[in-house]
Amino acid sequence: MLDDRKLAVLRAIVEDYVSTNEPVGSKALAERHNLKVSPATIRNDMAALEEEGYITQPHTSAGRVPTDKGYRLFVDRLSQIKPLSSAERRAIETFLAGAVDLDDVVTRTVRLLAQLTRQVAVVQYPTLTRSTVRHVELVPLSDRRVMLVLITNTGRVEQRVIELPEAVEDTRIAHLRAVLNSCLDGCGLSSVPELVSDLPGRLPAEDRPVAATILSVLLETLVERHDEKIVFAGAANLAGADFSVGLRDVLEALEEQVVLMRLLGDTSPDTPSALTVRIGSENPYLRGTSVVATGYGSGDNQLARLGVLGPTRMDYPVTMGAVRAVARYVSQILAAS
Amino acid sequence: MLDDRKLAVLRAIVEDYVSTNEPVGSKALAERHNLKVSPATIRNDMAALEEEGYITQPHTSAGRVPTDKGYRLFVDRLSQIKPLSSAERRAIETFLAGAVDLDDVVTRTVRLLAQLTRQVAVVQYPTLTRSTVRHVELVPLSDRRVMLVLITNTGRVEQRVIELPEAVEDTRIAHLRAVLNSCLDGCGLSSVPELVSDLPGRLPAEDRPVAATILSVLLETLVERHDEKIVFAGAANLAGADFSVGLRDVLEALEEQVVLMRLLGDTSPDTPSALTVRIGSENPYLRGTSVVATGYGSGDNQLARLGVLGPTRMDYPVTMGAVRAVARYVSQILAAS
DNA sequence: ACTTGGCACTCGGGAACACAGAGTGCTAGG
DNA sequence: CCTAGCACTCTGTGTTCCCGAGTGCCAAGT
Repeated sequence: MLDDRKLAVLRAIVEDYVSTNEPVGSKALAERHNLKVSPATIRNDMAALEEEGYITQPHTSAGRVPTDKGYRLFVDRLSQIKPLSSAERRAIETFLAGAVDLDDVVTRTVRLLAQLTRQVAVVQYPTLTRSTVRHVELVPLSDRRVMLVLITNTGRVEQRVIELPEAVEDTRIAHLRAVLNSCLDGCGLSSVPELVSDLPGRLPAEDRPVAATILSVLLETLVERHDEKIVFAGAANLAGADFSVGLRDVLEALEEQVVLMRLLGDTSPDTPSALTVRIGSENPYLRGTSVVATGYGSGDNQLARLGVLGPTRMDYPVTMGAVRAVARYVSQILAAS
Repeated sequence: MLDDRKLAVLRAIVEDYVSTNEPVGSKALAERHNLKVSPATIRNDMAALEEEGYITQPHTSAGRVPTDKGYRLFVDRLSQIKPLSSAERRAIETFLAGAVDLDDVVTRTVRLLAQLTRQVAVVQYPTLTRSTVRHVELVPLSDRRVMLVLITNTGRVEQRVIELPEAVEDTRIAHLRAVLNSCLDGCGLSSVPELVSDLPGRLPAEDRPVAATILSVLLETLVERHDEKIVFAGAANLAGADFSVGLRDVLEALEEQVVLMRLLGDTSPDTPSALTVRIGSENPYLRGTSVVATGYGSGDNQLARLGVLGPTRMDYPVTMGAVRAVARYVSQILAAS
């Protein structure tokens, strides 16, 4: 059905269209790529490709433009992920290495990715549920208020002010802290609920109301923060590009955590570091845009996802290369800290 | 020079232009506002206003449009800040009251403000230098690494992983923590550097290298975080509006902390809660936009600034009302926590 | 001295139109 | 199966034309 030359034509169309942003005609194709055949032949192939739904013409007598299906074929079979230049690699490395804490890592990553791809970059904060508890801290603020600080192995810190049902001395708080830590240290967050359920029994009766209050807040914190935080950068790169969907819609989506999360998609458990590419209408929440995403995290413990969002007409090989490279470097950085 | 009627004409022009987004002509003015004079008279006044530079016409034979100078006069003398409806007030209150921590307060505030004004909202995180230390925590991660956690009275938490020059037992870390806390608790952050300078003298000699490492990181944290964090929301509201400057420039500015900071401007020390309005060219960093900002914070202790950014053609009375109201509510919330 | 009606003038923007250019589909011949 | 040629179909652009909104100015009115 689709012989090698037709595929070559499709590849040429995608490449030309991506770089020029104009429908590409048979004559231009014959010139720019040495396909060794005449425009007329190419026209025949184009007709076939259009028949199959890989390309389309905006209007009669204009060049052809790839369809979503065309891009899909291109990504799956016609292109190779383009590795970054060594200069870019070095730049990434030094830029990410300068990060001082988790917030900083995420911020730098998202900016880096935006700048590298000239698209909108999206980075999800490392997931709480797959982290482990490193430390629980109770800081007395007054005799009836304490601040709960939860530190995870990824360097993430959660904090919450707790109003106590009764005045409590600092020493009792200190004791509670010791108990909590001995109980929770190193545990996966998802296992916390069951671990604390039998905790009150190990405390003197007088401490139980206070402990209950604190524990309920602790659990609440874990559950609430389960909807992860997501940041983006590079919105300015949207200014030039045109989407089939309005610019306003894209900007709105970017500010909706939930939509962003869905756009990034899920990491498939068996191949966590695989690149996900969603093209145009394949993308249920924001048609007219493409998303290139991947999981990142240290080793086989995938923590979260990152990726970029751009117009369907994007340079997939380069974008995929950048996303993959950044994901690797940030994983590396996270593993080291 | 400018009698009452001319001012009334200017006010009418601003109001009409803001609501219709079209140059306003003498006839329309005479009809819509009951100025009790004929279009011809209004034309004369308009000519005078144009002579003085308050209005201008996009091209010969179109209506008039306010200039930056015209908006300035309008804001200063012709308009009154419009208070929010009680429904809006309630909405603000309940929305902000649901915040669980400082991050949440800031996030909710910026979204609220964006939605309320239909502009881009910008909120600066409370300034570190004016906060006080609530607690310093050292969490051993391994025998050569500790995590430093700094908690301020505004609920802000700073964290940093520290590599130690030598292996250190947990008990020594605990001792260090106790010393640090006894020394720093309740101090203003700006006074920390001098307080810690004589600290090593109070420690056994063997602890000094470790202490020095930790202290240098602590100081570094304080200094680095001195450039404050800023967030924005409501970029989608830019989609409709048109600026004299390109949309791309605005989006780029929004992602540049430094520019944002400058846009928000400084709080004048004597009237911290005063509204700052910068109109168009008055605004040095992003001409073609207007910024309405104010300080916020509990009581006379101004912490930071918030505001909105929009096209010069904005509804100043309403915007100013919203900014002022939100600043008050968030100050209240912060004072309570 | 200010206001008002009248009038000529100026432009921007939309409609109608023609036209060049790019690109196509088709057919006949190599 | 490829190629050359040809007629056809569009879009985008430039031109022209005209309408209407709005102005500036002047002379008359209060």
